[in-house]
Amino acid sequence: MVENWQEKCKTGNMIDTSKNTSMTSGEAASRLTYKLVRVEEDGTFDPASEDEITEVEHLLAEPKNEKVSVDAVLCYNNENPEKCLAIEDFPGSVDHNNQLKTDSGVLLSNITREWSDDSKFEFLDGMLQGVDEEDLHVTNGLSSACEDYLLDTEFVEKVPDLDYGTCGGPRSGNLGFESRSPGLSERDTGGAETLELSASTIPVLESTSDQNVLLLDKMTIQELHKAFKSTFGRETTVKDKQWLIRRISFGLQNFVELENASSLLESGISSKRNDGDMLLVCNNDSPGMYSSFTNVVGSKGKSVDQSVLRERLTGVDVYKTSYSEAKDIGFGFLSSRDREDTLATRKRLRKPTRRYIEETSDLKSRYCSGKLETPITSSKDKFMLSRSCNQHHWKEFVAMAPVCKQDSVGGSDSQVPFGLRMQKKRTKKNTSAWEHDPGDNKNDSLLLGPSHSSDLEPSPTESQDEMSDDCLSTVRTEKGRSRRKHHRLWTLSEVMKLVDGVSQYGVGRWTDIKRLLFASSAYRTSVDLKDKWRNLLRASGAELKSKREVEQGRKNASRPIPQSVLRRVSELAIIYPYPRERKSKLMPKLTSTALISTPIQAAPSADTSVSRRGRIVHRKSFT
DNA sequence: TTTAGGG
DNA sequence: CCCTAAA
Repeated sequence: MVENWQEKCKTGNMIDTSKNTSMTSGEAASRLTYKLVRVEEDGTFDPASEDEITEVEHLLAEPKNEKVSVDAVLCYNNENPEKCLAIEDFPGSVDHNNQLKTDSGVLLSNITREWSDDSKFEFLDGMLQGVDEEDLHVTNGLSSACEDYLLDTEFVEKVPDLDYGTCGGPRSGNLGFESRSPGLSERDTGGAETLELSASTIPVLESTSDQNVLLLDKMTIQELHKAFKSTFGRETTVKDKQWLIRRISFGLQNFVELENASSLLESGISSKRNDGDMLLVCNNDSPGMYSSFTNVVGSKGKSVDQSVLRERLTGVDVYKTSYSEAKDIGFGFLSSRDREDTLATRKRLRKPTRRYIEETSDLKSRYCSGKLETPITSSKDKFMLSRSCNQHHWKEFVAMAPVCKQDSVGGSDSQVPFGLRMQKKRTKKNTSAWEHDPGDNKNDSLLLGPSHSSDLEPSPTESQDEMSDDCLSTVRTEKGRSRRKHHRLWTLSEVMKLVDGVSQYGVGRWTDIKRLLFASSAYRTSVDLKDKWRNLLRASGAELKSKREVEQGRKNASRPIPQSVLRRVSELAIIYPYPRERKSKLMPKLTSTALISTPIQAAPSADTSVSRRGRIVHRKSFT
């Protein structure tokens, strides 16, 4: 069914790509409404009844209201599916009957323009395409939200006609969900330059914060309430200790992600131990083309932790419009103030960071655009992964958005379209303004001006990570001149960006990558990127070499770069063989074939790549 | 200027 | 990271 659905989504979009751009975003917003629809077996949609709407609202409400929160443990087990479809009750004691009438259908919450029944696609269109290009972020948020519902209901429903493949093993069933964003396509790079990678799944073994749980375990209800409040910025009356613990724990780990609807599926995370959760990775697709969401389910054994990728920039606004009330754990959309609280709490409770501590400290100092710092917790991994989804939007935004920045730094108060400005600076010698590294972070902050920080701010991660420059250690040389030693350790987010960049532009086009993905970070020259990539390749290669090392590395916490990333790197390494690094690794001969057989072959820079490769190879053989 | 590579 | 050769 889902596949069906998905298909329709696709088609629907393709068919109705008619840009609805006649609407202003304001108009659009005012017309945004949540609609519930029932999805029939055949994939058609029926508007939901009042009751159902109420029910969904239940989903969004907190347990204390005796309403329903879905905290389902999802697991696939062919043997006895029924048992696997466990739904954890909340203290409020959930009435199962009341919970979801999903036996008969799927509840979907979606945004759509005036709902009209003349077309199923209307629904899809509204949901996936959004009301307007400018609302893309909204759109994506919806798709993820929808996905949640889909997934959820999918499981509750015992839809056997969906082929999950052989359930049980660490196999993954996919619920492909794609949303297209026509509005963004062919933007920044020009369609031809885009490389499309099939969505890949990256398993992430993430150790959950047992410590937190333990810690919380010892707390009294009152304390837990307190913690809850500081974590989520709201009171709770829930008495159930376990629930609180779970919530808080989870919140601590994912508070950043929390603003998105997540509770429907996340349940297991804190209660299960070290289940490897399969993260869906929305791989970079061609800029703005469509985000491909692949839900991977399954992991070691039966329990499944689902982590659904979510568009970061989305959720908040979307949901706030309709469900501002629903600020609660699951669908909690923490206001920035709330998040500050969260932050504070996290700082107290979070287990000592292994690395990237520097980040934390300087994030603080660079609290420029009112953004929040990135969490540097175990969840970071997950977070980062999800981040890649936003990459494009972010990038696009940065590159294209007609946002005006106030240039007080340059002395002129001129307002120049951001994108233009960047290019200008780049082309010109005026680089100093933004290349002028250290001192004026203000400049940096301005680059990601506050203008869009409020609602559009796609990925606070970057803005934060890149914004800070305290990582630089100032070295006093004997020469008397204090000079910076550009030793700034690479943020995971940066690494991710780099990887994304490479996946898009291929190896060797570091300037492009730098310009587009690292525009906000003055440091990190193209050379740096190159170097880093080299390192990454080495790392990934080393990892592939022996698994023991991997394990150890993880245990020793000496591997700052998550395997998932490394894995991606190695995948990319095959697609875009980097000149030299990869000779001793991987089957030397297969690489060439692999290249050919790779369906993903870089469309854009194929030529240059080849020639480059050729040159390199040539050289290599001679050296 | 940018990229590849060595240090 | 830095530096440099080559393009």
